[in-house]
Amino acid sequence: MPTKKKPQVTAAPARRRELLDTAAEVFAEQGYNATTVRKIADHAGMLAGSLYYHFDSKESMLEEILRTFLDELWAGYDTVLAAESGPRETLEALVTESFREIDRHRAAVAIYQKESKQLVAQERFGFLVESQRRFEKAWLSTLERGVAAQVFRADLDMRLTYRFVRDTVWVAASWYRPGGQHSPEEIARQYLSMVLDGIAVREQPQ
Amino acid sequence: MPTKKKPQVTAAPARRRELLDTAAEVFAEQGYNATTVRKIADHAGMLAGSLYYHFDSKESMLEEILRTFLDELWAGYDTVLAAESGPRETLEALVTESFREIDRHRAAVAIYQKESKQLVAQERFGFLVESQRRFEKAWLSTLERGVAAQVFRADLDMRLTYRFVRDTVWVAASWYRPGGQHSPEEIARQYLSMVLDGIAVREQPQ
Amino acid sequence: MPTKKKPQVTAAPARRRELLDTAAEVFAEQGYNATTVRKIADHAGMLAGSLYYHFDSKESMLEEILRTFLDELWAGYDTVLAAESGPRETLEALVTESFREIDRHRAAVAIYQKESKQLVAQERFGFLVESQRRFEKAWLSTLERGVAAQVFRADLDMRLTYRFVRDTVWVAASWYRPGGQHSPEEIARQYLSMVLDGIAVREQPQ
Amino acid sequence: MPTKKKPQVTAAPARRRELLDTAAEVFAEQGYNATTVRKIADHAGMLAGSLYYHFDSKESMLEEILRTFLDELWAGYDTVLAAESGPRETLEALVTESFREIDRHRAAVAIYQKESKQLVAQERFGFLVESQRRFEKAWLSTLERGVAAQVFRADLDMRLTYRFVRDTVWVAASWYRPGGQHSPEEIARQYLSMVLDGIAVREQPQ
DNA sequence: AATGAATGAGACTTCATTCAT
DNA sequence: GATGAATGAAGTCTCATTCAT
Repeated sequence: MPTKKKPQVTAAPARRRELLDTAAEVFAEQGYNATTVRKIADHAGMLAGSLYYHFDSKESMLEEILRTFLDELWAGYDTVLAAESGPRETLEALVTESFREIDRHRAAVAIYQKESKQLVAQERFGFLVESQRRFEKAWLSTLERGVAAQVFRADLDMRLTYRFVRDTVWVAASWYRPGGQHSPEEIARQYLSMVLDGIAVREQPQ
Repeated sequence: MPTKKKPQVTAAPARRRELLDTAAEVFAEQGYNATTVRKIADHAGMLAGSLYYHFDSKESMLEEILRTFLDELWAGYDTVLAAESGPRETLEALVTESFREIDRHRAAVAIYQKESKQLVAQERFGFLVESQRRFEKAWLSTLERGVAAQVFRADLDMRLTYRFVRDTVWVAASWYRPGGQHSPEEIARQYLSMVLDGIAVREQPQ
Repeated sequence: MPTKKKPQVTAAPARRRELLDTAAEVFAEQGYNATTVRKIADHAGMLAGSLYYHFDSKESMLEEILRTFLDELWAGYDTVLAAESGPRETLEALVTESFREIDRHRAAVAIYQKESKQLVAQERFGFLVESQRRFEKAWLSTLERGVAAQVFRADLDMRLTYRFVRDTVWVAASWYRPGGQHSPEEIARQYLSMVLDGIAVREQPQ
Repeated sequence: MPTKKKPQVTAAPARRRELLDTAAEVFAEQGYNATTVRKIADHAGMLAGSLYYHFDSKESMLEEILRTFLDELWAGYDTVLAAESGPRETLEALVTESFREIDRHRAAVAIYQKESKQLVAQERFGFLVESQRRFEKAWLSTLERGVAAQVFRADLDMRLTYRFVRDTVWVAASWYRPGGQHSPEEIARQYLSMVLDGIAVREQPQ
């Protein structure tokens, strides 16, 4: 007598994942609001109503997409932070990890970038606020450690620098295409080179 | 002769401007799709239908907001480019001008950032494509002149650098609040310092 | 020979009965329209689609519930009427029998009360009209016999009296709970006492 | 700058009332759940979406119908109760007032009868519970006063009597048609005669 | 210039029902 | 006997837009 009401959480994770990937792609391409469930269903080869066998609502699809992404992101970040390397190495590892996540979850990252500002107002998406707090703390403390250790410049406004680095990395999701000519690691290397050393030619010592 | 059906272009340009500013604010805050004409009207203290005395459609409001912004942006950029300064000075002037535009047209910039990707597909917004092309040319050629003149590093992927600089600047519109503690010029100076020289401490030559 | 497509009528009548009882309970509680087959299936510990192995449709469940109830009701009424007792005894027997049916088929009675007005318009539920006709005839003729025999008052509008008695009895299904403190027979006795003698105290003849 | 958002409460009460009357008629005839907003709109000669200019939702229409009815009902009952007549006169006045309300708000009463059991579970319809409590108190205390004053029989279960009287009166809304051959007052008189004195012929004193 | 009322298209969602397994 | 997945019709509601006043 297993009065199961919602197959949403337990059953057939494979189909769910497929559908969520499809939905994420469409959300990223057209924007969440402009995406109709009919479009998602079309891409999945089914009728709009059929999606509701798998999900409670359009919004719950969005939520699951973002949660899944953030869970993976934090698994990666936590590994980096647990290593307790020096500030420069930590920064490099965070940037590299970020580009890897963009590579793996491009759609989710793009959605996050575009929609999170609106979503945080809703209780259901409170987990975004939580994540943002942890995110800021991880980056800001790394930068601060770097200033203290005299590997990062002390003459810059720390919050400005934080936003600079943060945006620089994540905005890449808007143009990045997986399978392009640069691997995530390669892009990370170039970004780091710019962020750390600047784009101006250094006056040669001597 | 003056019996026009559509007073949209002629009558009371001051009121139009007010309404467009209101609309831009709401578009920026809530997203174009999520903004109903009712919300705009609420903010303007009138009923939704009344807006149609002033504008043809919600879309035409969006178009006018973006056109006005781009017109001003290009007036500024063209002045900078016409000066034909050296590449580093040009870069600095472009960045500074950009932050000034963000200061003056924060809402329009935010809308542009968020919506342009979708809009360019529509013929009506073809002017965005045109602007993007000019934009890319202005920045890329400045960077290339800098590499040729050996003031910018030659070991970086030029397109990656372009995107880096472009995003670095414009993404600021998402968090910038006019009247904050930093003036646009001050923000520009710090950004330029990071972009040009990096955030890492330079090893002192001997 | 026994290769039937629709086992609906033959197979496992016990299970059918169980499921119909479950369905009747839910229909009575939530209303026919507001009851989804999913809810019925939940209560029965199965999935919605599985019900269609046992029944053709939600409507056919409703039909069978009502038919079963009316069949039993008429078996009881016919026994009473066949006894050809005096009008007062017949009235008492009909009321008592009615409360017994409410006791046994509370859910079906509640459904009947609430939905029959809508259902009679459908051909499939024509049997309800037929039953109502017989019902009215049985009660009305008993009342008329009582008036003729001078055991019921002659100064009342007969149809009004009919509705009064009818409603008085059947509306009880909306609040009656089997297993309560009063047996059906006890409730019948009190109702009859009120209906026959009124609730006012009689002035004692001298 | 009156940023009015909901014309629902203030403007044009006449049209609202018309539409609510139409809706009540359809709800009463077909049941709330089975009534589509399209049907209401059809009856009102407009499109389904247009109803939403006047009302927030189908449910809010139902709420307003029931509230309006109960407000009027209580205005009448309160007048009766304030008179502080003897129990028999009070009972007669309550019954008469009830039939007058049925005459004036037939549709609302029918809706109330059919739907209230489901509705009370929703917070929005909490006022129904409140009304039921007052209702029961008014009737029950009248009956109890009557028993104490020896004008009503003492040998009956008081709650059973309450339900009997209550249902007897209100169920009439299911068959009552205004403009029929009996006025509300005439129906009340006959009902009272049955309820108070019963339908059986009294044995003549002497 | 603005209001009040309505239109009509389209959105999200529900649900009875089907059917291969 | 039952499940899991899907269909397709219909329902409630939203919203840009129109227009007489």
